[in-house]
Amino acid sequence: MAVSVREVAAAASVSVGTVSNVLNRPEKVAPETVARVLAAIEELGFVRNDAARQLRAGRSRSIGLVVLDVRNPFFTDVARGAEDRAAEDGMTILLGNSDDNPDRERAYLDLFEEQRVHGVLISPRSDDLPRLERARSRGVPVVLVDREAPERSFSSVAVDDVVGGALAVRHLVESGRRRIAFVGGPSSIRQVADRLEGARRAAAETPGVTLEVVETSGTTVLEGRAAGEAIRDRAPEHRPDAIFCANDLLAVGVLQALIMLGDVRVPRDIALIGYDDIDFAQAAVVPLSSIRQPAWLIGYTAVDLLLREARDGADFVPEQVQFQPELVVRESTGH
Amino acid sequence: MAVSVREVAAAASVSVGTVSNVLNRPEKVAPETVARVLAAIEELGFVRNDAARQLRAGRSRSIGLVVLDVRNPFFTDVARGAEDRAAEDGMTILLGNSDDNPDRERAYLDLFEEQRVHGVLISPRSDDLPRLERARSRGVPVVLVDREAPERSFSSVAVDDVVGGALAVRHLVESGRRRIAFVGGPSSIRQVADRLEGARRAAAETPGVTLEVVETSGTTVLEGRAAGEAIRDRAPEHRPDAIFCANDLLAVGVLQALIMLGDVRVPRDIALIGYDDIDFAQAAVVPLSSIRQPAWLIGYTAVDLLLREARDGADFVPEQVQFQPELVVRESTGH
DNA sequence: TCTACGCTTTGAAACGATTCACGACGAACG
DNA sequence: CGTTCGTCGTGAATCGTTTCAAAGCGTAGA
Repeated sequence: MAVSVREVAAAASVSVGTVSNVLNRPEKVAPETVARVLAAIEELGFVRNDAARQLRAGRSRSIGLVVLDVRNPFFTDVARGAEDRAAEDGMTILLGNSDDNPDRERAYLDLFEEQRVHGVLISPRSDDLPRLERARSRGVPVVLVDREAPERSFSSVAVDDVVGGALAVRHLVESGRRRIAFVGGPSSIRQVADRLEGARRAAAETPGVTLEVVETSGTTVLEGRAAGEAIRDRAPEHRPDAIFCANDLLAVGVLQALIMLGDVRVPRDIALIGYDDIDFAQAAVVPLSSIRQPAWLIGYTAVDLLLREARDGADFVPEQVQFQPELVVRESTGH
Repeated sequence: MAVSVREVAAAASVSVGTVSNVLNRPEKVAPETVARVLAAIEELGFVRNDAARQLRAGRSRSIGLVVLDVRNPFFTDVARGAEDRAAEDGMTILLGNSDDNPDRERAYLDLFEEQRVHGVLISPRSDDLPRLERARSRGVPVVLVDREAPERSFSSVAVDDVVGGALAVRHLVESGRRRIAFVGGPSSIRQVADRLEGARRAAAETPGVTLEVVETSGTTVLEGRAAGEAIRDRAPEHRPDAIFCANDLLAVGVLQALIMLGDVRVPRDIALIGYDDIDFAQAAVVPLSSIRQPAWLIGYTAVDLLLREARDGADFVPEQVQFQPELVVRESTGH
């Protein structure tokens, strides 16, 4: 059924070694022989068996990537960056999404190990660092995405979320807002916690500024909408005059809730700022101010670090790359 | 470096065959031996090498899925359904997105063939059926997703888009609308063409109903927004009184464009209906009427067919499953 | 003529899990 | 006591590709 190098070799009257050379180092083979072998390949419809290749090579040509939520455009952008860098070295990205569930996260790590992936990129939900340590001790490079490792034990690519949170709130304060609400959760997600921390610090810088926390159970549009409705339904004097959301999906939800009633105007009554600057942010009903993270670049850089670690082996020193978040001002916070 | 069955066997003082049996048919092995082998596995940190397994087995335990656009929630839902069904048989989904690009589509097919996937699910962008025929002739089951095969040559899972398009327009007509615009494109995408065809037929049913086509170059929010702006900027008497969009992303974009100016109200001035009924539709500023497709079920069913085809081999008869689209009425078309 | 060298090609070994025909051992039975 | 049967365990062969030491061959220089 399946055509193997052996049959190609027979058809082209060469040895299997030569067929392999044609496939992998054609410059080492006489042009005429190359032509003959390629003809045989075409003729027989030969397709390389990747499993055998991997077995021989000892590891696969893939890199595992575990993200918190595929539905979030931020992560698909990260994935795209990773894919692009991987493609430069002829590698593939295996995408798994944990849905913020530690069990799924572990299942993907197991799967990736069985596949002998070149390495793993992960934005870990939990602090299951021992599990990651174990993977690395087996020679699988691990790079943390969008999260820094304690004690610099792992390479990581991250954006300083504390600074980002501070940027957002400082911007709101400078636009004259005083009663600020932070919408986000659960706080077990590190990114959420850090952004809140930054918000707290920025709020503390200016006397008279208050920061209220509206905790959500997740980071989707629907949860944002629920939070927004709760705020909208308050008496006007109890509403904040600005809202900082832990990500853009939440902000879109909040925006919908506020605008749908019609008596809360953005940014006039309440200013709104999100986080991630996904494509959708600028296309929202009221274009959304946001904190931009270089999503594509994060993925690209993470794979870059990973490949370097894979190449250098044991004497590789973990490296932490940190990008700076950037404020993007649009209509939702008034120009 | 890597721990193999051989070493586990040595550590547990059994043969490699027994280790394999413990892994795959524990009931055939004496309980005490099982315990000893498991202990050795734990002790040495043994992890199965999937490549070797696949090589022996002849094919991998994965199924390839090529979608047109990962950013579209409709496709991530399909993928989720596929993943769930695959997991029931201990299989994995390999996700590739073609971005509506025939080259990328082909690249993924090649990759999947090298991986010796169990089968391929694809919502083909092009009519490159010969390529798919070839794959199947090599024993790789192919199931078309969201698209029916001419001459029933392939199994497929689809929703009748012509009916769906007709449903949408009939609903608009019944709500009293007469000057209808279809927003969508490019028409090379079969789904788009079919929905338009359905719209045409429905419009023809009622005298006095006109159908205008506003062609877009893609199916994203941004392209919808551009189309919406073009319509919004017309003199009111030249605007349609209803818009049917080829999918919800486009509809969201159109909605933003119409509402942002403020002098076009939805549904009062223009009724709006989308397609797919993604989560976002009901969360839109004006909750969006839409044509629902059972995305999760489509993915689930497709894998089911695929596995059946893989099991039955050559004497499997292609099977076409067709779901019926369903009208979901919300605020954007007036209750 | 012989040696040396470069260019090509060869073919067996290796990767690691699985399979399967076969052997070892005890118990049950006649 | 000998035979049969069932339970467990064995280990060589296998999957298809890559690698690498070695060999074949023709040419140029001594």
